[in-house]
Amino acid sequence: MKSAAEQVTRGRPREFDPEEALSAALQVFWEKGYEGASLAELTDAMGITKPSLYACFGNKESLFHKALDLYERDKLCYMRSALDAPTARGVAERLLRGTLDIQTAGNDPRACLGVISMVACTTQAESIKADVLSRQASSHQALIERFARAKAEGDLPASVEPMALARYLSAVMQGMGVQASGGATRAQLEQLVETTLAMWPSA
Amino acid sequence: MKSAAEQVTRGRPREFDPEEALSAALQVFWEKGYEGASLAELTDAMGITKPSLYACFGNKESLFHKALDLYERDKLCYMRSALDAPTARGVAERLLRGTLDIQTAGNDPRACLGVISMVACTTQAESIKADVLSRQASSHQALIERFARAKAEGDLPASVEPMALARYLSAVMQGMGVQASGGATRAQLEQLVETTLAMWPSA
DNA sequence: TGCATTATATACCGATGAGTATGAAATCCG
DNA sequence: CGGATTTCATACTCATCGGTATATAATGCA
Repeated sequence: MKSAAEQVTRGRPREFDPEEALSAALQVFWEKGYEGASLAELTDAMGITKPSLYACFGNKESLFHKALDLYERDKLCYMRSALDAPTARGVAERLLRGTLDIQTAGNDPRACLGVISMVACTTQAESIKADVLSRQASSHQALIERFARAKAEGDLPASVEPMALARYLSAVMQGMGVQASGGATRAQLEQLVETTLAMWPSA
Repeated sequence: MKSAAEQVTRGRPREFDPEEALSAALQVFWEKGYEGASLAELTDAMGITKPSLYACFGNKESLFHKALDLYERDKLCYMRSALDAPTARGVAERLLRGTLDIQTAGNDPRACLGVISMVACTTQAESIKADVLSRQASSHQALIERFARAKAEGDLPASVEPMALARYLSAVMQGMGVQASGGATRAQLEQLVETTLAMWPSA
């Protein structure tokens, strides 16, 4: 039995792997942002022509949404596992270190794709921003609930507001992305992680 | 005696105020970013035509640098005054609240222009990024020195590294900008400021 | 071997990007 | 008034943007 992805096709077979092409597109979007990535750059990196891109992925916006799916699947999986840490501090540490790893994965550090999209998208790209926001809203909610649980378990001081703490931690991670975009070294970002953890509230 | 700005001119007098036009351009750059702001939008907001813009401000890049000058002069003056606060915590508080005020000044919150430029500029705009980076390098250095003094004065724990603390505080402010770009309300950003201050190390 | 179908490659579309050439209008100096 | 000079308004250039029309090549099916 063939997988759904390899179902029998009737016409000329496609000469590229959509997964690979999408991964290449993701790299371009990540490096240049949604509006900063041109179709010429995208098709060049993907190794396909514009008609192939449109036939396979729709249009530029639809391609970006699919790339964002891939990004979450490949890069942001640490998010879910971070919530399994036994303590709130452990959650924060896993999130910070996971963010650090993602941002320093390539040749030169760069912000999370979500941060780039949120800050950089201006004009017509309002739906892009909305997509990013809705995606991060759910994980943000999960983080709030995790901190609420930690508070109930006596793992966080009673004075701490879970929502505020989640927002604060997100801000540090986003700021780390900004600094990565600004050319900060991995060592400097590590220092930022350590400083943040040093200030983490203890029960 | 006429000021240098109103020196006797020999040809047809200019029909707009360069300061006002630059201020209008700054608003556009702030809202759209350097690459996101088109000359059509700029000239429209400035109330002048393209040839007037080029005659008075050079080109788009030079206009941006001048707008950045104005931005620092008008908006970032709180930076210097923040360093005069008696304690390191007071410095942090003034910086955080000053950042908050700037980001929530307009109709809807938005990040600091520097953050936007740093994250969003991709292609040819490398010199824009370099300009922003060099500007913030000096103020960052001043912040480090202020924290070093605070440490020497026993105002900060001996375990704190001034450079790390400065980087951390910058990250929180930058993260605040990202959240502002993402549609956070002023109340939410205030909460972020309070949370950060609550975690500030005490001597 | 045709035929329907699907993907490819090339060339193209209108819109918009930054930047400019050109001629008219408004001032100062003589 | 008559240049000299500077600004203004319109129209333009060329490159690139996202997106597409068209024709050809490669497959499965009959």
